Amino acid sequence: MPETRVEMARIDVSTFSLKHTFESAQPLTFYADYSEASNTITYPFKGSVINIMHTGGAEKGALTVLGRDREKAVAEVKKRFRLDDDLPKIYKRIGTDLHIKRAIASYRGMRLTLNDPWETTLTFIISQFNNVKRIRLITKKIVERYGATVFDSAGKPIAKEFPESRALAGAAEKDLQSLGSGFRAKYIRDAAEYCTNNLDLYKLPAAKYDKLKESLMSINGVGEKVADCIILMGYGNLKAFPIDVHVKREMEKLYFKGRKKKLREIQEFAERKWANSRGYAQQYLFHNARLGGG
DNA sequence: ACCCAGGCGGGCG
DNA sequence: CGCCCGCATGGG
Repeated sequence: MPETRVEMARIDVSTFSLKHTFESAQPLTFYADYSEASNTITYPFKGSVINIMHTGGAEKGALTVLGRDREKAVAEVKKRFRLDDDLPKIYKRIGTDLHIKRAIASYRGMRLTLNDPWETTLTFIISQFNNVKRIRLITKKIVERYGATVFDSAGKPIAKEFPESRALAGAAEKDLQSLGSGFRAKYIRDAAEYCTNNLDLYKLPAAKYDKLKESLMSINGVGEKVADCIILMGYGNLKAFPIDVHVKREMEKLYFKGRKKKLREIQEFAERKWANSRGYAQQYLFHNARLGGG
């Protein structure tokens, strides 16, 4: 066995909070391990494990990255945490009123993440009619049960990878159900089979919002909201504005005098207000509504 | 005990 | 079309 050692890299970051990002209920955060004490996140990556420690403050700080291959690890971290996003500039664009400015102030440095499309599809199928704690629980169980084992340089198993759709395509519904997925078991199995045999998620262009959404919604168990989550966090298209119960309530309260509004109206309002950066606005509204109590 | 959770598909009017 | 309902499960 070739000797593998762990390489280290350092990346300077500004306007970045690993804590807020981890707590913001995005695909990576459903199965990664995070330590608040050391401000460190650990997750499987291409047959190995990546470990990221964030030091310094939210304005200026640094990431210490441990991985098997220094360059690949750095590229992964930059891509995954969207480090090329100019967050102050995005804040200017979406900080159009006091409500959202307050959310930004509370969670400054929270990043959207860019996740694997299949990973995003599966986790957000699990998310429907569910809560974050249980999404984590179910996702971790599926990774543990169906993911390929990751070994360290001594040949010792240290983690499981996120399972590809192929690994789940043949899964029995009752096995998936026994992991706590409940009525979503059929959706998970159908989606895994469909994305393995009929729809190549890796060939869908991220920029074509309408076409992408139509393709994703052809998956059983994927509707408007889940499709928007996949477009936003699996393809990185900021035109997606997923409206879940929190965002709906929050926007009705903040922008519609507490009146019930249809999804269409909220959708159009967001598009007018935040244009092509609305995906970021959504993440701050969601996080603030979920944790900040509105 | 009751209510809710990052909704969806199916059925009905 | 739009609306309404049931849905598994665990935590508050």
